[in-house]
Amino acid sequence: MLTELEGAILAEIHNGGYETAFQVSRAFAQSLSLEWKGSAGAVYPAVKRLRARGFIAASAVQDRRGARLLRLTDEGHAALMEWACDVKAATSVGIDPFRLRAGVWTSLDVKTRKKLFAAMRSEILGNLPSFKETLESTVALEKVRVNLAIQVQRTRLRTLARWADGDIG
Amino acid sequence: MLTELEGAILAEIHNGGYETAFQVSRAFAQSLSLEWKGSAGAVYPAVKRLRARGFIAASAVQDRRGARLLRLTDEGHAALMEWACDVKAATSVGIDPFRLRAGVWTSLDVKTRKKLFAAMRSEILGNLPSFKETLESTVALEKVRVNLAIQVQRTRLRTLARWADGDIG
DNA sequence: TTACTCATGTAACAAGTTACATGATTTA
DNA sequence: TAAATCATGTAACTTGTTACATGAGTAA
Repeated sequence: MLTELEGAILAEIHNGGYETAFQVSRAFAQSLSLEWKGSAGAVYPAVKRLRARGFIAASAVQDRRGARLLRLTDEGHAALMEWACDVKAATSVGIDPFRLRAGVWTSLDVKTRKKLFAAMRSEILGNLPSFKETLESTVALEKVRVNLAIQVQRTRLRTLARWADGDIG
Repeated sequence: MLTELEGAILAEIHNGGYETAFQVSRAFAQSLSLEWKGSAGAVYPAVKRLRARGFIAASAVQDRRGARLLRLTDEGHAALMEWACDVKAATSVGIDPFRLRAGVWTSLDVKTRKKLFAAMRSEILGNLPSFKETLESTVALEKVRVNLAIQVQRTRLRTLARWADGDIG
């Protein structure tokens, strides 16, 4: 079994080919579609675990910086596929901060609620362009994820529009 | 600042009125739309933290079980509202296991991919009825969340349908 | 040479997980 | 009375966070 972060790390290496742990970490930090901070304190230990389990092999690069290029072993590839194709995990609802908060919004008075919905609408609309930019300058794996993230945001906009006049529900 | 679990706990108490920590924990464990396990090892320490910060007050019940009914203080109510109306937090994309895995599916061969998509479709269709049941037997807060969860699943079904013939993207 | 980026990693901390301990109350 | 449920909580563990330390290479 892999954690979500471990799966994402294997996916990143699988996708990017030879990468250093640093590059994996940076990819997470820069991704708009991932909620991970890509903190060194998470990525390096996770990479270490994955190496210990034989899922990642590392080859030293020819400089004195001590950089190590990572690649998937056959076992690592198999583990990635098992993780990615886990039907129950893939279809579980996940942790959605919008959904988690939405229930509370029912107890807001109409004026406050309308103001909040307008603010969220602006925020989403303001961020969509950067998602679309990413779409043009990235590879297949991330492109699919960004497209899904855009879909999520559009669905939220529609939900907010539906709630704007009248009751939530 | 509240963690997502702390926010969810305050929301549950706000919604359910007087509840014990045990009931809060069970509500999480039973919820279809939450990813929390509602484990005692998370809920009890979180309740303790929230009491220490003055967000929750507890009143002992008249039995020897030591049950304590929880309710929000004014500060707790304010903290809940601040958490629920945090625009940036509410509109962030969250951790979606479907999206996280979707990128990897691009590298699957067509046959495997089709089989996987069919399996996910069945899984989602199989679970939707229990979501709809919950919808009829629950209160406003959870109802809104379940509705959003259903929406997520329907969007996934449409995405899978779109991907079924031809390329992902 | 100064500052930034690349690169690895650890330390202290936060907050979740499972599994267990303890005991009261209710129900079969 | 035996089993299930209600109720609180802790202990060991996992895995994330921020912040820091260290040093090599690169560009102003």
